[in-house]
Amino acid sequence: MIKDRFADAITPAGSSPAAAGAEEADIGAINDILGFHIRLAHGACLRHFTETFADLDLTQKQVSVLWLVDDHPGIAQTDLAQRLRMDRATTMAIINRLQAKHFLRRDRSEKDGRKQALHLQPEGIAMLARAKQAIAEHEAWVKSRFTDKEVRQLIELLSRIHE
Amino acid sequence: MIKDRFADAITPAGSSPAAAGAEEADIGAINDILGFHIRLAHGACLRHFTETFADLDLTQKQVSVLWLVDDHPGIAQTDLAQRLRMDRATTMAIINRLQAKHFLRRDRSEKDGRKQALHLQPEGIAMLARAKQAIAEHEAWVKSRFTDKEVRQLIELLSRIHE
DNA sequence: TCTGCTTCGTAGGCAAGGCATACAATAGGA
DNA sequence: TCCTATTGTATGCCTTGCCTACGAAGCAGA
Repeated sequence: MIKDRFADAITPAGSSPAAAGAEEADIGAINDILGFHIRLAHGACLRHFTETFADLDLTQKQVSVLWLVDDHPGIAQTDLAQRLRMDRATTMAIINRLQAKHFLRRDRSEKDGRKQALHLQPEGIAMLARAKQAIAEHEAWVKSRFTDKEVRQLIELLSRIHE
Repeated sequence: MIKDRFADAITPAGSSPAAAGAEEADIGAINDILGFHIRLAHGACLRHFTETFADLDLTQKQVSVLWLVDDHPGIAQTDLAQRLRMDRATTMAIINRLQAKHFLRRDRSEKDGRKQALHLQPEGIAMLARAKQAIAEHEAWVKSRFTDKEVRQLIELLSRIHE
């Protein structure tokens, strides 16, 4: 399990045959860790997303929330949190920011006094429209390295993790 | 430890008009967004990782750094940052935390006075050994839903994104 | 009806990351 | 030697994630 600790940067650790001469991206056995690749891929996506949305000044989470509120007018914060796998407190913070920008509003639910019904404001609708264009651009960047079949495959595999 | 995030599997009726037909995981067209699935999968991994490493009090990044320093004794912070796709400043913060725990030390590089050569301390070596066991556990959890072939496939696909 | 439990939103706090800027020391090339 | 690039460092800001606690509202049973 524990590798030779005197190994140099060039050492092939026995995990990757290509590591012998290829010094550049040799990160050893960590390359076999699936979670590691998920993190790196996520990081790469996040960076590109942030760049793409720099003008709009929106984060991934914020866009996701706008999108879902648009898809489900009157949705409650708890429901939103469940769909996006977020904490209630975290959801609060995001909704607060979006509300501060007048992208959406909270209405007390008529059916359940505990809930807040969320609705997009005109400014939110306009922003979402712009955001969807940016998302298309971002998605094109991600998908450019895959065939359609591979995209479907990748989504299917990833779904098994988060479902 | 008890989390209320996934408390109920059944969506409360009447929460949204769209919830009527396609109940549970209906998040609309957002389901076709590859980036969305990457984020969710990453989030699920991160949560499980954090749980698994609660006893060790280590984060993903910290483990990655320990691992890489072990694989490449004397590595510089910049090199580390490049391999993990991190900012120099971010790397600093992580190294600082690991140094505060006496897991590693900074030595001025002999070849290049600007660089810091990083080496694990005995405590770091011991911790890494424990961490690798926890990682094996965590990886088993992630991989449990895939065949070996699918794992290789998934890693290959994800690699195209972050390379 | 009253009572106790649950759910939902809210508030405050804390840690970790990510990123930007600025600065000092060192290397290396012109 | 001088100029520039690299490296580490220090600061600060923002977002996310999670925890605890609390009040308001719904709900179910005594």
